[in-house]
Amino acid sequence: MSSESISSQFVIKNALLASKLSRRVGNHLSIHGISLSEFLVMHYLHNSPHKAVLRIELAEHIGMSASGVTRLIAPMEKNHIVEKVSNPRDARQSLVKLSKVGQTLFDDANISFEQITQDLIGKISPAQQEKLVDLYTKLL
Amino acid sequence: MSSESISSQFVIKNALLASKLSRRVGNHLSIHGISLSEFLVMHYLHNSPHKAVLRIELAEHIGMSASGVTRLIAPMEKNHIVEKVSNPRDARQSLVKLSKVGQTLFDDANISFEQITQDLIGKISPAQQEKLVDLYTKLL
DNA sequence: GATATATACTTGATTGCGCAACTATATATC
DNA sequence: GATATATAGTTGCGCAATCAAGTATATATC
Repeated sequence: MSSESISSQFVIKNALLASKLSRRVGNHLSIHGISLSEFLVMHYLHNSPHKAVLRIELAEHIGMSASGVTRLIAPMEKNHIVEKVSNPRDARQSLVKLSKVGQTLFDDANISFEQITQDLIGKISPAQQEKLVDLYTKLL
Repeated sequence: MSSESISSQFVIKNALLASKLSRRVGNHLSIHGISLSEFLVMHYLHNSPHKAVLRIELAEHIGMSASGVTRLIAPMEKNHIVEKVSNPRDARQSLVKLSKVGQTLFDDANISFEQITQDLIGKISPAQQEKLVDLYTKLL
């Protein structure tokens, strides 16, 4: 066991934890018929003040490429979870918006999400969680 | 912006940070011709006391499925980065071991890895990093 | 006002990885 | 010692996401 920098350990364990958490959370969300990525989209749209968001902005905020967002959104649109909104001022843009159906679905899924995340990280105190979130924000 | 539990925020930001970090780190490792997953394999083998490790154990520790490991290891074996070692006591097992070539490759890659991780998370103090690693260990 | 560059998004091809099913071997039970 | 169950690993199939290239529109420069 050779000596290893703390930053290396941090990155490795962070990756490991994220893969574990996303797998677990994904399993639970599948009950609602959605993936974690889809949930993240809904979550971002839900918390976004204007409710209609550029695909590129969405991509950036959920950590995906633009093309990934295109393919992720397509079936959600088909299932009327999100709606396409166009911007008359700029024909290149096609904004994404949570539909009524999508809002309801999100509200349901979010209950599961809060439960499972609580189960998964309940071992550490809310105060510590708070600190971690602050540090994450610094690093993002 | 509705109220949201701290555990939800934690899981979301954790996922986001991990995807950002792994993308950046992956880009840098590609200079050495390896992926982050391959680096994680080498890293685990390097730090493993017996140097020869069960594929299943490897899978668990790097957060992948057994089949994922099979497909990840195959080309590494072809490129003589790792070697297959069989266990005479149990014919089902085929252990994985870092080769001499692999060890050298790892040493090189690890220098880059430590640099890039330092760059990426240098914003937070080593003491805080230490704490985070401890918390991660609790959650894993 | 034509040309060049930048932006928003989509599409084709490819990759990485998981799940389920399978093979092979080992262990436990009767 | 035969049968059942568990474990280690591989393979077929499919999905999700990426990159690179393409389309369409907007903006900046001459």
